[in-house]
Amino acid sequence: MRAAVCFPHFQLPKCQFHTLSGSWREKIHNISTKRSTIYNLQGGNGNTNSRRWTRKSLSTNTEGIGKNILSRQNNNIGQQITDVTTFTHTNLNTSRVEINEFKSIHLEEKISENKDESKLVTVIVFDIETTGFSRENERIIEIALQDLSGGVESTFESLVNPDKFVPNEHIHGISNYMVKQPGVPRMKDLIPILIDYVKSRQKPGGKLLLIAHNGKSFDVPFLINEFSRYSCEIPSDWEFADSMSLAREIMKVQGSKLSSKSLQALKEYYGIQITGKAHRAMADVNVLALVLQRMTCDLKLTVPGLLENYAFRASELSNNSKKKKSSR
DNA sequence: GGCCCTCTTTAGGGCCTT
Repeated sequence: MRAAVCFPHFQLPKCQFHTLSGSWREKIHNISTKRSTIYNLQGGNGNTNSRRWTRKSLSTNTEGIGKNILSRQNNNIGQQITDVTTFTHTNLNTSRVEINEFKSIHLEEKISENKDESKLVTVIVFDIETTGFSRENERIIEIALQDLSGGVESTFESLVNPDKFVPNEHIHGISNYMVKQPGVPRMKDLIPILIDYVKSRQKPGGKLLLIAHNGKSFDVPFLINEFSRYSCEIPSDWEFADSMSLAREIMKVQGSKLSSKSLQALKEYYGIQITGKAHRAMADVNVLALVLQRMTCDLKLTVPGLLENYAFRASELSNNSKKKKSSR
């Protein structure tokens, strides 16, 4: 049984305006001055204990992308304002005054609740590149994250030394030479840095929502395996969502116009033009960030709605996996 | 491997991720 996307109609336009588009607007505001955080190990001769972590901030030329987002965003906000107006008029024209007064109060409360909740949610889009599909036998060789709130150091990316041969350079362009460079960390060194980075983006008392495309089947289980390989666990307050679930909803809502739920198909469907090699982690993250914006707008989906209807925790996947293994 | 769909649920096949 699929979890239905259920949003009371009266919540949709205003909540979206106050939550998601607010987030995107902030991103747009900051994107032209976006700085990336790239981690590297410095110094030492192969002994990680003698080396130290440094953070390099890089200015990113995203002016064109920013303009692109801004243009689309203005259209979306305009549509949302129209929707709100339509809703309001519809209700004012009914004769059941008492019910409308109740709805009005309820609506304001809901908007306020959603606005407050959204402000406390850090939405991070992420992607990994690996040496292959098997989480048991393959390894992560690149990871990238982007906090959709924007701001300084809103992105994080790093190559990862997998300590094994990289057989699929033709897919992502990441070679053995690249991951074997002295400054490229191994996963066991990167995990605490990654946890610290995500924590640094979390608002006081706020929630974390990490989103990846096909994340439920691929990225999150892969991360779980990599963490457990070094006796670490995904922090229990990390919540995840799989953007492919939204793509399925888009396919159902909008019929055959979206022919596939792949990231590439979504990119083409929304006419997103970003230069950069596909299947590099940050390039895919940039695409997903924009695709996610469009999908949530199309589905009139708020951040609280994302959390309520699509979020899952790593422990749920771990438990499911254990149950299935034990039942075999 | 997980999810979804269907010619289904006591199953099988296709899609998506690198």
